[in-house]
Amino acid sequence: MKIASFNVNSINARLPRILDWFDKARPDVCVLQEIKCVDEKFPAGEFEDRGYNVCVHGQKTYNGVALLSKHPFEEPRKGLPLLQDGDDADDHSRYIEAVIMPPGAKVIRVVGIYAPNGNPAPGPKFDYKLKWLKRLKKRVAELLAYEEALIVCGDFNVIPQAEDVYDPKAWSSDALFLPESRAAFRQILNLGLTDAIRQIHPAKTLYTFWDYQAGAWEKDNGIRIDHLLLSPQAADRLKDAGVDRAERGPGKTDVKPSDHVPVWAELA
DNA sequence: ATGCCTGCGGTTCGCAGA
Repeated sequence: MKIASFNVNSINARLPRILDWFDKARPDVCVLQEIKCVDEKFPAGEFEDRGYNVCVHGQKTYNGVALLSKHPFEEPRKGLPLLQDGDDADDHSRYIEAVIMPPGAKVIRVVGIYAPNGNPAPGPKFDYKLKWLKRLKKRVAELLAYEEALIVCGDFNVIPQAEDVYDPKAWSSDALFLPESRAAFRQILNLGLTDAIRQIHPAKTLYTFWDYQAGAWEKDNGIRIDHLLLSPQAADRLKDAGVDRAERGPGKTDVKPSDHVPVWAELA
């Protein structure tokens, strides 16, 4: 079973390219981030025509996530729970979850996330990012208690290690690479998750994002911020994982690429 | 040091992204 994650930076601005990629990559399940549209504007029919069941947690202009699955799914959930009752409501669409039920094959729960960027740091946006990651940690801990196959994937907006950024010094004060962000990410990993990309490619430079500005793609000034994290039961099934780097380059049409590329994991 | 580029909403620019 192939599970992918792709921050598309607007589903509707990028649809022909995204569909081209789906026709090549043919993931069983894919979570999308930054769809930048409300549910009614999501081009569900294009994916249904390709055999996907569609679950959308949209938002006007910003954010928005979706989950596409060739197999039936159960227990869909939209939105990340608050830490405690009485906390301010979170109106950003950044979390989606479902249990994938492939007929005659093993079940897996898929969580798709779009973590807040957090810049500028320090500031309220950075506080929101750290609190959001804390909420994610709590949700993941709850799900891990089931001791079942689980994959938490998406745009974490965290550069885990210096080897995941072309110039660590240049990013040292950025919300994506600050020690607090990396610690929050590490705390989620330390619940017992395996980074699928790093498990398969331990020492490789593998970026998933290149800024549109300053020729970042041409200079390979990239960062690795899109991740696929596996519970022990899922990690035992891991066969392969990768980054579809070519999607950052020119496509068949003149539609511009996203600034992120798809990441994927193949499980038995 | 700052902006570079891109998408969106909605109007000819501001916000957000990372």
